Amino acid sequence: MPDPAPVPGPVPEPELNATAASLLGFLQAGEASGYELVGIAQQSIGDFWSLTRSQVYRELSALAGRGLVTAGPAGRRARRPYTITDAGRAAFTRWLDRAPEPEQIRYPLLLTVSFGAALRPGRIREFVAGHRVAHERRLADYLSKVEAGGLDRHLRATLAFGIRYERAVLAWMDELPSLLDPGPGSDSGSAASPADAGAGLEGRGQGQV
Amino acid sequence: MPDPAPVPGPVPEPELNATAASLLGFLQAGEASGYELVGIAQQSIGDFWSLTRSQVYRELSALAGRGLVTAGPAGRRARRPYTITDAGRAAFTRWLDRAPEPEQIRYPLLLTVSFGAALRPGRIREFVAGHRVAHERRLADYLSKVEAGGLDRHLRATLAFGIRYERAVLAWMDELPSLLDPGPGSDSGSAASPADAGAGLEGRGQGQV
DNA sequence: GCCTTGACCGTCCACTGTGTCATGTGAGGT
DNA sequence: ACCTCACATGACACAGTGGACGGTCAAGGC
Repeated sequence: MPDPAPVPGPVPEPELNATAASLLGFLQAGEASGYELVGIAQQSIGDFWSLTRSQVYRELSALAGRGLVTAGPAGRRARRPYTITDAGRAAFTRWLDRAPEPEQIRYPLLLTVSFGAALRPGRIREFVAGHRVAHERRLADYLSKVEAGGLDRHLRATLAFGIRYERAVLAWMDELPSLLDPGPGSDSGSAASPADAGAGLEGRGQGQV
Repeated sequence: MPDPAPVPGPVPEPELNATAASLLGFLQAGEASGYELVGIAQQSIGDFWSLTRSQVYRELSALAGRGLVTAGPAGRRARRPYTITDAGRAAFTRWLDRAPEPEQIRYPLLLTVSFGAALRPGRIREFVAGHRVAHERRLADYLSKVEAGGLDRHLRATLAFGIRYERAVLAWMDELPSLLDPGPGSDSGSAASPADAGAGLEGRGQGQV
C-alpha cells in the first residue's frame, strides 16, 4: 500500500496535562505570577501533586503560547502576572470532566525494606524512625487544618485522604517490627518473640548475596 | 580577593539513584537481561516503584559504563545478559545503607476532587467508582499473595504496606459521599455553592474490607 | 549613607522518569 | 511460504525534579 503521508486533517489538539490544568484552576481565582502559583500549589495540593518552579514556568509559557493564559506587563520585581483567558477556562472545564488517571507512588523506603535482608537488622528501624516523625507532623498538620475549619468541602475531602493515608503509614510502621522480627536462627539484639509463631518459611533460596 | 577556584579535591563520585540501585539488587540474585529485569521489578516492587523499559536499558548502559555491571555476549535473540561486579555489589550495599528519601505521591483523582466545586455533582462519584474497582482488585491481589505464603519477610512487610494503603483508600472512598454532601453546619465563612445541593448519598452498597 | 541580608522572581541546565515508535529475531501455527 | 506473536533492544520526545545562578527590591545594622 502506498504509504499514506500523514494527513493534516483536524489538528489533534494536545489535551492539557494535569499540571497545566491545575495552574489554570488556580488562575481562575485571579491573576498570579509563576512564583505565586508555586506557593499556592504547594500549599494546597503539594502533598499529593508536586510541581516545581521549573515546571510551572515551562507550563505557563506553553499555556501562553496556546492562548489559554496571557502574560501581563512585568510588575514589581521581575514579576510577570498571568491571567486566564476564556479559552483557558473552557480548556480547564474540559480537563476537569475527564476521568483522572491512576495514582503514582514512589516510596524509596519500601525499596529499602524489600532489599532489607542485606541490611544490618536495626538499620530499617532507624530509617523508619526518621520517616515517622515527618508523617506524624503531616498528620498533625492536616488535623489542625481540618479543625481550624473554614475550608471548602472539596479541600476538606482531600485532607481526609491525607489523614487516612498518614494514619495507614503510621499503623504500618507500628506493625513493622513484628513483621520483620526474625524467626528462629537469626539473632539480633532483641530476643525473638514467640509471637512470631509461623515464621519458618524462607523457601526462597536467593543463593548468593 | 582571589576568587577561590573550585578545589578539585576527590571526585564527587555520583551516587547511585534508586532505580539503578534496585537493578543491582536484582542482579545480585544472578545475571539477567534488561527485559527480564523489567519483569522482575514490576512484579516485585512495581506497585510502589515504577520503572520502565527505557529506564532500565538506560541505567544498565550507565552502570556498565561505571563498571558496576558487565554485559555478557548476546544470547538467544538479542538478549544481552548483565552480571553484577564486585564494585557493583559494594555500591549497592552502600546505597542500601543510606536513609531513603521521602515518598512521592501523584494522585490525579485528588486534583479532580480539589477542584470539584466546578464539576457537576455526581461526576466525582463516577470517577471514584471507576478507581474503586482497581483498588479492590489490588487489595485482593495483595491478600492472596500473602495468604499464598512462601514470601520472604521483607517482601511480606512491603505487601503489608500495600494492604494498609489500599484499605485506607477504600475507606476514604466510602466516606467521600458524606464529606462532599453539604450537610448541616458544614457551611463556614465562605458561601456554600448552591449548585450541588442535591445528590445525597444514594445507595452505595459498599461494604467489604 | 553604605552594606549586608534575605525575600522575591525568573531562567537555565543536567538528570531522572514515562510512553511511543521503530527494528529485528525466533517459535509456532496454517 | 507466510503470518502472527512473544521476545528483546534501542531511539526519541516530552514531563518532572532539583540545584545553580542572576537580578531586584526592602529592611535593618553599622
